[in-house]
Amino acid sequence: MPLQQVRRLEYAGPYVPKYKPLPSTVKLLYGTAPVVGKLSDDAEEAVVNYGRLLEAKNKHIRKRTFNQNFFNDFRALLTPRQRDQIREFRKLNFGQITVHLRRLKEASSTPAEKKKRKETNDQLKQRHGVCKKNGKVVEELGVWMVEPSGIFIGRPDNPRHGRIKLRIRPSDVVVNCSGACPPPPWGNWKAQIFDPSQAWVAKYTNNLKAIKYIFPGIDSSVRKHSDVAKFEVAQSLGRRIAGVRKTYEKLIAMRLIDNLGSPSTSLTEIGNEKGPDAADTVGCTTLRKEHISLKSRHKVCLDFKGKDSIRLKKEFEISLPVFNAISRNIRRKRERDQVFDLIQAQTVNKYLKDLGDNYSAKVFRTFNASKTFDDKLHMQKMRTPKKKLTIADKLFIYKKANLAIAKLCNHQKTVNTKLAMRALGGQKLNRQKKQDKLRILKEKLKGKVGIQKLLCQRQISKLEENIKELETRIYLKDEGMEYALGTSQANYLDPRITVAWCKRNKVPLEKVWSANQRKKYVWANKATSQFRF
DNA sequence: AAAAAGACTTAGAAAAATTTTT
DNA sequence: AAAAATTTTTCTAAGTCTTTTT
Repeated sequence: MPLQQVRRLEYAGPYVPKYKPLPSTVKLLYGTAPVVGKLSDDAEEAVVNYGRLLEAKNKHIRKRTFNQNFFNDFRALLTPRQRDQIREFRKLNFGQITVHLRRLKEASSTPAEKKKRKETNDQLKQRHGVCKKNGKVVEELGVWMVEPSGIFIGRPDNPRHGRIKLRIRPSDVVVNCSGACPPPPWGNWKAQIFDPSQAWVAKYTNNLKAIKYIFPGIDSSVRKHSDVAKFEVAQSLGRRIAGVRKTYEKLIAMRLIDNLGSPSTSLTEIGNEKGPDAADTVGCTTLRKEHISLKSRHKVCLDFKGKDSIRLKKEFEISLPVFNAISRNIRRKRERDQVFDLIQAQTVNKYLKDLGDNYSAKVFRTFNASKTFDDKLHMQKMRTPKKKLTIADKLFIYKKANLAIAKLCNHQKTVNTKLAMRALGGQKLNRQKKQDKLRILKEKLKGKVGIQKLLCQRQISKLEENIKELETRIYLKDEGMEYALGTSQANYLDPRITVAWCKRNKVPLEKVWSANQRKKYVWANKATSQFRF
């Protein structure tokens, strides 16, 4: 499916909102005194953003470095006289600001105001949230507005949290489209280019040096195209995996990736080098001695923080050559030394490129996840001798397989344990109640005939289906409440596996995919029930 | 050759929408 | 009808991998 060449691309540019200053009566105080002179817009906005966090009781405002970072950035936005006055963070008095914010929120939370806001946003989205290719194909974009100003929060342990993200102005934005693209009245674009070889339609760099892009939406032609390509490469790896494994015998890092990526265990990321202004997380090639402990000649334990500071602590089965390679590599090293000090992510990827077909380290994740999922769904027995499986029975099987992949890839989510345990208790109670009700219904059925009997039977099967659904939820909570199933669905599982499974089992797609997922994966609909990854 | 910049994918948290329970 | 629970969508940080610059 070749991608159509884009000769014309019409786009209105992103919506870049203008700052609305606070009323002159609302002031930041320092202690009990007003701040000397007027705060600049950036400084005022930073204070308002901090006030929002205060109002929301955001937990970060209690952290030292968060406040220190905020304060440093804030002082840089002040005039010399203000800087002279404002020397201690804890003397900043946000009282008037938070009261003002509370009033604003109250005023804007009436149904009428909400409706009005939604209407204006929808209008802006219609204008700024789409692009038109070659004069006819209209595609939705990922977002219609540049990111608002705010305070950088980031993942746990990010040393930059609390830093001020300044407002994006039209002059920060480069648009990538052909034809007229007038900037907003309060500024000019940094530039307008037209390069149809790039997918992005707009980009800007914020004051924290992060490059932000606006891309076509998840269901656009470009994104679909690269999704198809991704799974094709992963399938190709699957076809050649035996030969590939043979070839990389010499490269121990590759052995590690593959061993840890084997279907029975979890998957490690490659590990690019990072600067000191990021959290201390590692991947395969940046793993340190302190993260690894050899348990026996066939067992190793890893304990480290990966992407998003998510911890992985797990034992892996390894082969003797891998054991030997690792133990040789860590023998004379200090705890903080890298296990693979001689190679980087690029070294591994360069090597993989030579093996062919656009291979890179991440293909192993895609391949392993999809392959395991496909195998699991084919392993499951779809019928019991007694009776045919219902939709709910089948969905239970599907979700179980999905959970296994989430565990395999270590896709986590934080749970409020207290709340979750309470909900779980409730569900179990609920299940008991429904089972009791079912028993009573079944008793009643015995005395019934004709249409009454039919009605009662229908009630029973509906209740049974209901109980099975509950059971699925209970299982997912019991066995993995801290795992997120959506991440593998969105990134690693070839959608054709799901389409084929649904066709084989006569389960409607909307039972397993949300509206957005169905939109994203229309290209997979052509897969037959026979499809194997 | 190494470092930095650029482009694009992947990720969990939070917000919003929807469904279920009370 | 309200509240609670659950699911879906949105948001943007944090990765991967490629390209450009030094």
